[in-house]
Amino acid sequence: MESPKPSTEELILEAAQAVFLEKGLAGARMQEIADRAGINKALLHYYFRSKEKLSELIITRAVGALLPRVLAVLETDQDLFAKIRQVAGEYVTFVSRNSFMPLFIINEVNRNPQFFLKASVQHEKARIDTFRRQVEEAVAQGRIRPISSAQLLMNLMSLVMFPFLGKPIFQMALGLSDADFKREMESRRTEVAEFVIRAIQA
Amino acid sequence: MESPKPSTEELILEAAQAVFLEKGLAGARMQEIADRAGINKALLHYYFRSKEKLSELIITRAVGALLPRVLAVLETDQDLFAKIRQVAGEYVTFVSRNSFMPLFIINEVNRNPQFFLKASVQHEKARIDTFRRQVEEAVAQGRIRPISSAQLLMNLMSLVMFPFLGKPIFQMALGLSDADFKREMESRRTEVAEFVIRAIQA
DNA sequence: GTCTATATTCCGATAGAC
DNA sequence: GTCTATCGGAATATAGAC
Repeated sequence: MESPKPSTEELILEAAQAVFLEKGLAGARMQEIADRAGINKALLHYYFRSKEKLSELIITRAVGALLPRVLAVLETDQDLFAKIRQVAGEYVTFVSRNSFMPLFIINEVNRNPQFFLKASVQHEKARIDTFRRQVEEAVAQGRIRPISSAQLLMNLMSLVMFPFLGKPIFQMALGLSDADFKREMESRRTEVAEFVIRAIQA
Repeated sequence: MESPKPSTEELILEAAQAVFLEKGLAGARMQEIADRAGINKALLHYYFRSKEKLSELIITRAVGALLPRVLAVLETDQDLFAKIRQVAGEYVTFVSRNSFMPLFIINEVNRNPQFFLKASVQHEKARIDTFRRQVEEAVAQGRIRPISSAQLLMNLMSLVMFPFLGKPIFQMALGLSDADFKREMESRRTEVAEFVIRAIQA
């Protein structure tokens, strides 16, 4: 056993994350968070003064959980193609267990863009630049076809992230059950990388 | 001149669309819609009984404006590569003038997926199937590399749609001003198609 | 059709007992 | 720390005059 009975604070944070991610910031209700945590509203405000403060915590947690996971791979000293293969795998694995997170983050980032200009995220820029230089080098050496590093990065991120955001659309459009969709995502874990590599290899 | 003075109803719908798309369903305020339409709340309820009913209208309008635009290309009798080239162009052009729409639709579709199972969208499935058969034929004839039509469709849609959703992230990560970003999107209008085509051509 | 004024509901936040 | 009860404001919705 490894359940050292979660503290009330942890219960709240877990409940808050679930509700904020499902309903969005504006749609989330303090009452529902309290209910899911098994406490009442008053206690919620005792721990975290306001909905505003609580939501800031959750946003920071969510961004901190998702972005570094995708970006960490970018600055390792691996071969370019190996990196591309690993990013897809990492991301798909993580999102399969946190299905609401991509949409939540995309929303918050769009509604409050300057939140990104500071703090932890700025630090990630170094990792990105490492990757971009690697791409530009490969292009200069003729190892891959000419492509701007910005465009390649956008392509890779798009292929990895979007299918989870558009899940209901794709399920409808392609006639996929939940199980079918899961299978398609599984196969994307490798197919995305191969798709990108074929597009860029000289 | 071609401004036959918009009716109050049109003014409301236009204002409602703007507010809902910017703030999201839960975040939108009837007061703000009334203000932007140049009327008051009471009149809003006179035309559309409730926020609920008004929002349903806006959702239907938005979905009807965006999805057919992307899908229309899929069932023409064009060459496969030509279709791919055209989808990217169509979409980028439209979204440039309706920048909040993709995020809004993605949100609504995720919060209320069964909204899609009925009505107009079901009809689009024929177009999609036309495209899928065309892909499968090309694979069978060895004209393109083996790829499932589902994966190819996801890839194309992802590359076309996601950069607009992730705009703030990309601007931060790549150090792009608004003008820079616009330029990158312009060049994607052709680059996305070439990227996809290189990835699949035999 | 359009307005002002008001009712009603909902929700975040606080007071105060235990 | 945790609860019950309640306040105060905000947002949706309606009443009723013009």
